[in-house]
Amino acid sequence: MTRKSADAGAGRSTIRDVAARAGVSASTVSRVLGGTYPTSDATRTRVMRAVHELDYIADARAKAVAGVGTPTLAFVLDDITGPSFALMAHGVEREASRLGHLCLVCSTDGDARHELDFIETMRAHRAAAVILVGGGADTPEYRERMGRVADSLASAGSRLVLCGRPPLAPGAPVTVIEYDNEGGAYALCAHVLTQGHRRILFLGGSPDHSTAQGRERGYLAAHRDRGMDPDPALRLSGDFTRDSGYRLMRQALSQGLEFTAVIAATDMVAAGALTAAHEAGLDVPGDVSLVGYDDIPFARDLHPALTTVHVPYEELGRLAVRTVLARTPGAQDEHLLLGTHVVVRDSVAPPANARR
Amino acid sequence: MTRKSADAGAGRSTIRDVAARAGVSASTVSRVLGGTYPTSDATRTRVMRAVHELDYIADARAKAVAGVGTPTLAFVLDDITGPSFALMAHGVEREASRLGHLCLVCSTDGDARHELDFIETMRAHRAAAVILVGGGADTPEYRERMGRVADSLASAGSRLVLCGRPPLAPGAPVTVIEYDNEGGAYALCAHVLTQGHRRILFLGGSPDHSTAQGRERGYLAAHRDRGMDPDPALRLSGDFTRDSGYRLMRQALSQGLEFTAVIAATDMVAAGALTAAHEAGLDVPGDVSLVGYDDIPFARDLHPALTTVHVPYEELGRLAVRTVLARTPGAQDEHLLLGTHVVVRDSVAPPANARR
DNA sequence: GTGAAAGCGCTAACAC
DNA sequence: GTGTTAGCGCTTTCAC
Repeated sequence: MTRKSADAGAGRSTIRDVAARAGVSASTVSRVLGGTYPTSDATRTRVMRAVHELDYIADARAKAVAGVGTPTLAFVLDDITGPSFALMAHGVEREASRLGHLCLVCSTDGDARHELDFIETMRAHRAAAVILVGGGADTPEYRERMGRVADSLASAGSRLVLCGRPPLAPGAPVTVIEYDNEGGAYALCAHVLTQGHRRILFLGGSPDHSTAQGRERGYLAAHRDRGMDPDPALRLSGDFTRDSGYRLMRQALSQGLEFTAVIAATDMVAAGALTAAHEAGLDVPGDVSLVGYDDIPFARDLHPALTTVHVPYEELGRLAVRTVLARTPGAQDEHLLLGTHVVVRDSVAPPANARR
Repeated sequence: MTRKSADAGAGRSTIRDVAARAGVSASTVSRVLGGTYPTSDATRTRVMRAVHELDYIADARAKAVAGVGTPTLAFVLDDITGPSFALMAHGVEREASRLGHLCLVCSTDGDARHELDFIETMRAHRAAAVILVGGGADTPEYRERMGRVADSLASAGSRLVLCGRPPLAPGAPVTVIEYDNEGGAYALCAHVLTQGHRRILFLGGSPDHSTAQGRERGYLAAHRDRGMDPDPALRLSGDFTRDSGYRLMRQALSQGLEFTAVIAATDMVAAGALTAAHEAGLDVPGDVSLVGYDDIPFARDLHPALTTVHVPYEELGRLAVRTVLARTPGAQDEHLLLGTHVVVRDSVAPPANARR
């Protein structure tokens, strides 16, 4: 019973083990398993029996090297824990799976270095595409580095996809699936202004984060198009977490900042801000109006239900995958821009002075 | 200039292309890239120049076949969109990355067939471990199938990990990292009972879902240990979404079910239930008390802030990875059980009649 | 139909 | 130090 190769149950067996046990050659095993070549019923039966007895399954990595691997797709995000990231990730994963691709993930916690390393690893794995999910830093150096990464990926037959992030320099080999970040913020802010508010606090994210910037631009533009110039003291920055919203709102309140409405950069931020307002004894929207951004499922359950802007996050993820996988190598660079819309609920009212 | 192999920028280049360009053999390239063997400065320089010019990076799949690949870890979950799933996923991903492993994901949307297929694919990829994240079906057939999968994985040198899911049959080769699901529900229900409530509505999940079952068992046990037998009409089942909570609560209210408190199987369910209660003009906790389960970040921002049970989800994910990767092949089967605790906030008060 | 042999891209043991 | 050769596990010509 002393054999070189493994018996059932003892370690991974190879195609040669199966061949030996079935009394055929490795090529024959490959053929019956592949199912693309004709094989006699008798051998097929014997081979399959050996396969089952050994619980054999072909090594996917070896198949990949031989040129018949399962295609793989990678996606990178800041932190899967954020509801909007999770929605996009879900869209990506579902669509990739539907199209027969495996999904590799990496969360970076905002560390650009880590992000770059991962992309390089994905290039080594010959991933069909690398999808950057959600906004990111938007400094010139960052864009430039990403441009190089995109080239590098492209020349290896892969492709960089920006999902929910603005394009790089024109001509860079990237596929971008964005939503109208600024437009949504513009409409949202316009809605608040229309109610009569004039001093609107903006609870933003990190100053060099593309999403934060886009939303702030919308806030600014909505004011300027109405001939207003919002007080810079009214723009606070933090990050996109619930805790940031809570902290910023408390700070604004304790500093005695004057405002009648607040625009939070995300629904999570709005949630924290709302709690801070409640704790300060403020009624929303009676004493202060509040809006968010993202329309996460929870937004309806805040009290008052949050007015916010809806972003088709899951669709964004799906589209990113579908677009890049449908791409014909030499094709034009894709750039899709999905629309957003504000969903009005109960967290905005005219300012108190206007009601008196 | 007509050469068989690719020049810079044209498709993926191999180690042989680099070797040719540097005027050395492939092994030498391998050696300077590996950095484990001594090489002369001159050749190293030339090789590295060729590597950069070609933007070469070694094929990770080929390395894997040759036995020096990056280890990979797979995780499977129902739907990354659920906050508790996302937390566990984050823990898994962070720890895997810290330990130098790549992460493959798959979401199943509760489809057992899809789950099984994916696990098989992971076996083919020689994943170091396959982590099932979050609860799942808990029928005898399912357990049996999973037992077979666990054996199959084990004999291939991989390992099945259950993270936030109860063990299979004793002796099955699985690593399980659970939390005290039932204990948490018991404590939570005890807390509500202690306030004087006697008719407590339970908004559960799918009847054969392990998590739903555990929580319901806790609810039941807390009653029985006090000599009570809760009215079966008070136990509703749905799923773990916000919408389910909303729907179930509306239904309970419109049916005229009598209860003074509600235990929602998850915080998401509680959020939906809370909104339904508000819409029905009920004050929480004045008219009805409400508690959740999971302690997701949002729980604090509901109004009233939600009393719930805290589960160390992220730690659960981290531990699952750490435990399985630290495992010595012949070792005892691990089974960790993490504690939970109820966090009291503002959503529970004594029943109205007790206050009168 | 089936086996032998070559090849995928890489690493490592063995020469010189 | 560096080239040659064999080998990882698989697929796919090319013969017979």
